[in-house]
Amino acid sequence: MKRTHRCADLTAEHVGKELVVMGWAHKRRDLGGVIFIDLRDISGILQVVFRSELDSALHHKAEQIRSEYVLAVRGTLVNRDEETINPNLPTGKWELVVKELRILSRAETPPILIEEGIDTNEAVRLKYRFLDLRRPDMQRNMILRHRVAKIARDYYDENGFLEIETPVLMKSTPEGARDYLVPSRVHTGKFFALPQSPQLFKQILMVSGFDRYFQIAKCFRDEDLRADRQPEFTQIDLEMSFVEVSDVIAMNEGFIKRCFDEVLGIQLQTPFQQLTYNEAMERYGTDKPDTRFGLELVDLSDIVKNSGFKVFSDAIARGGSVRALNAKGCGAKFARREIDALGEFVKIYGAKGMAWISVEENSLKSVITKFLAEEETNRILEKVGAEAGDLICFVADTDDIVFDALGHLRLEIARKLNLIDDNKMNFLWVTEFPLLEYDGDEKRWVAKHHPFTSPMDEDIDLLDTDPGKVRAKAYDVVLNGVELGGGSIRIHDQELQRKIFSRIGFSEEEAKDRFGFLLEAFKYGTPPHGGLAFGLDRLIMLMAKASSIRDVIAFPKVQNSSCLMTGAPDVVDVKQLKELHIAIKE
RNA sequence: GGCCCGGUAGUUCAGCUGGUUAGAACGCUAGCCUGUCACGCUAGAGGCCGAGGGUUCGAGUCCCUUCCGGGUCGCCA
Repeated sequence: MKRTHRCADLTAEHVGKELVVMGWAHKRRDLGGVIFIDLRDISGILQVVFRSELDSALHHKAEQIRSEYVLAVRGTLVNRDEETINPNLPTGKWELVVKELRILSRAETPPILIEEGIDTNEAVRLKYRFLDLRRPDMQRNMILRHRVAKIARDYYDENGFLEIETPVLMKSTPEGARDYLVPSRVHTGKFFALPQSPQLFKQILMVSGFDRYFQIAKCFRDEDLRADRQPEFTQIDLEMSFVEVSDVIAMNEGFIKRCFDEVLGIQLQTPFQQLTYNEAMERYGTDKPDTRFGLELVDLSDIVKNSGFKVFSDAIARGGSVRALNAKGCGAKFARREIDALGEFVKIYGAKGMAWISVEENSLKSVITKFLAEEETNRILEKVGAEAGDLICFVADTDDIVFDALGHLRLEIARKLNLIDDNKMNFLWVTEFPLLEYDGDEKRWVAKHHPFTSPMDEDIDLLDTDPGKVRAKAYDVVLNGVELGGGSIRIHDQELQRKIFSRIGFSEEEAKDRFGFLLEAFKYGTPPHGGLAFGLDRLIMLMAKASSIRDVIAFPKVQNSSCLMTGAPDVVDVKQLKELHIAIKE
């Protein structure tokens, strides 16, 4: 028997025809003289029927069928009687009256239900991933992922990009995430690193004259996992020559727009909103703001800098700030216990606590108002737009902590109040990131993005006088509070590159040792260039409305970076270790 | 590395202040059933209560340790 159709790839025109379909026995309904099997393949489900009155031998054979048996059936597609049509099934108007059945494979009872939206523990699903991936929602996610990858290839190809592969075995580079290392058999004591991204190679490709490069690239970072972070993940990586920030942004908005249009039927408005880094921090306390709701931060430092309330004035005297957000209606809504829980919540982010004022009809409930001058209180209430029923939440500390604490508190309150509209798709670009940030542990400036990121022309002079103020030609694209991708215009001037290296404490020798090949390449005529990389997994996660990146990766790893299906990583043969000149220290 | 949540039939869960033989639903098995599609009815099988130690006359329940899964802080140029 040869398959002629997929189970659900049928139309009214197939009625009356003889066809052969193959798939898994999804559900069996044995009524005695008649047996219905829902046959499932990647396309969907088709009901097939065995009736003893038509062929008792065949009916008898069908009695053996159990869940997840793989079947081949030949039969005639017929219209169902009006009253037996199943409106819940795309193929519900028809059924296949079987003439021939082959059991291609028997199956043990599966440990998980092969159904949409099961609530089975994820560990069980991952151990039996081959069964989990049979479920329609997982198959939809994989199909969605394929379609986005296909659009990426089409879109960038149409815009003159070339897909070029870069090595997976490469040189370890300092800074950034921890590398995955691969020992060299040939070179005793030496190691390859798996790429954290193809960054250096794509810049070299620009030097080589490949104008526009793109790649769907596997990247590796040996860091702890999160719901949206895996040790190996996929980037849509690209680089362009002879461009400025606005060119890169426009090109990639085009890609996103096309994905949402073709895959989800959602028309996005372009250009996307743009926020500078500073504005994003001031208003939302984060460089990846979720703008689906308001609840913006308010800076109260000016009002309370000379306040008698030392918690506030001291924070400002030490160079920090006092900021607040107005949780509309929460004063009336939240019990004291819930407010205290918010105070505990901000401590996660390093805040020492959360001051608050609950605004009542004709009074204020708070433990801090007695330390504030009446005029200060009034100006605060006015600035945050307080009305009866509101809860004003304050954090006073260094800017870093205030932003972090209030930025997360803003999300927490939005979740509690159900302020987030799941149907919104709020894209935005965050631009003008700081070029450098100070590393307190290492006591030096480090690159925030990477050391090849170009500073903004007008800020170059600040490199010597006020490095923290230098803005970069860097940009992130953010969707609903998730960083989807980012990139920058790179430095193509050798002098400037040298200056940046020295600014971040790289000696000439170190720079040469680590990035010598790139610096060498830059000597021979380097086009201005810049690029961007999207996190493909995160993009798919949001498009699929999945809650974890694991739901859009066929074979993901769990929190301790292992694979529950294969058992990787695992010990290896002593012989293998010996060849690699590696001894395991107990 | 820190903090929080969870681990009881194949699956999802219940199991009170410690007290007889650890339950339910779904799934599974068998029998019956000719229009079901959450098929129905009847019967049945199925448990190292994650593991180890402790307290107790007695532990699924309390304590300690440990393993596993999830979330998160640190980390993630």
